[in-house]
Amino acid sequence: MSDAKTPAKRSEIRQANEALILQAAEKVFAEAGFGGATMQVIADLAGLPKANLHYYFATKEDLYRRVVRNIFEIWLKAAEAMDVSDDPALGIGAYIEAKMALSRAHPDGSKVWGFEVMHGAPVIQDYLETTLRSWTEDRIARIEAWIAEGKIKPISPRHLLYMIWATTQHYADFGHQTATLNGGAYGDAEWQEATEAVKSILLRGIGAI
Amino acid sequence: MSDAKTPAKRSEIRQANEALILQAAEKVFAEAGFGGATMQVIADLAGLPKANLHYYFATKEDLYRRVVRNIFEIWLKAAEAMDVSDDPALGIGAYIEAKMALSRAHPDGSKVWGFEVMHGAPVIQDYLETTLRSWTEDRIARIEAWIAEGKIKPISPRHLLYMIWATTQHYADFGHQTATLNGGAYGDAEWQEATEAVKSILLRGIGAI
DNA sequence: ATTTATCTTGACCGATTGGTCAGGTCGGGC
DNA sequence: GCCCGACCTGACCAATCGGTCAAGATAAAT
Repeated sequence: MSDAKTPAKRSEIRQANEALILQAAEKVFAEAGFGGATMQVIADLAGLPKANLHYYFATKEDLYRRVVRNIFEIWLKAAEAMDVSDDPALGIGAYIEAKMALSRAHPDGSKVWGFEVMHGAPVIQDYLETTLRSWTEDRIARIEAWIAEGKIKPISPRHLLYMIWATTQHYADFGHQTATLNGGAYGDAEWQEATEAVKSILLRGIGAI
Repeated sequence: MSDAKTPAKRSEIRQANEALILQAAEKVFAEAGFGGATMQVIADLAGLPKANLHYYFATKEDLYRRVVRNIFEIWLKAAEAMDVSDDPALGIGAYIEAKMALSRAHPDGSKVWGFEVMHGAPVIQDYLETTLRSWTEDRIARIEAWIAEGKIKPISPRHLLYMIWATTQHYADFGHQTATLNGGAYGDAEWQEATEAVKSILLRGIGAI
């Protein structure tokens, strides 16, 4: 077995175990929410005794906090895709593609984010008010510039962003529903098809194509 | 006080109390999810002793089931708005308006639906496979007819529906996020603005305007 | 080899949970 | 006026939860 216990330098143990626990926690929190998740289930999934979880993460809330913040950072990094081009069709198109790829790669993370926000965002409220808010206003200004240049129609930049978030995250958060209506989980072709469909409607909707 | 105990005919007591409990349960389930909600909190919000809840609803799961099914029925009824016109701009526009109005009127219901689907839809899986599936296929056929008649562009009807669901429900499920970015909860004007923005982009996106 | 700090873990605890139940109250049919 | 079934509820229970702890194992520093 490739995952048999290797010698493991002391300094790597913490990093490896924290990653293992965070991965298990993300899945369990996504499936059951904060209240429905139990430390025991997370421990079992990680293959560690429960007491060991509390050695690395003091409380269930600390563990949850780390999971949510991890997701937020991945989220933000992908947002840079919008800056690849001065052409709105390319820039916004790249952002939609990046978000769709993230929904496929990290569906559990997207769900935990959903749980958190639905719950009133007790953990990441400060991030919403600072980081996300300034990011959003920057992009709104950028889109408004495109409108002023006549590159796209005079739509509402704010609600365009919300539509991109809503739509792309829908394929992660409501993946069970789309899979059921599809008769099975999405494959490569279906993800590609969904991405193109979303891009097509949104880009035409703002007059970028 | 208008909500003081009225004589209350025997037959109405059950109906009134069930409604009271369901209303409280919807809010608590929306705020905490199934696992995070407690019967005690629901009872307190309903102003009834906990044991009384178990008189009307045998288990927490039964109560949750009723809440989810109530939402699903409201959901389906509003879906008829799409049939108001043979003109795609009017039909789809009316559907978007109806869904946005529902997001505003029943944000808690929308959240409980979100929790349920994210959780793998254990309670309404059969509804997804039967009722929602056939409804979806009917609308896809209708949209395909519009495409065949040249009334709209040849977009993917299925993903258009997903985009409508995702976007409209986003304003309920992620209402805390949009409110935070907005600097406060949405008022009449802001809901109107959001509805118009969504309609504008989606209808132009499919070539209906 | 001994020390030291990190890591591991079974056993345990107080608190909370969903659910039960016996013993009430109360309204309406007779 | 009496009685039956619907309605109400405080007290209680077994199960499970997050979290603790003390004792042991292990790897690096001396």
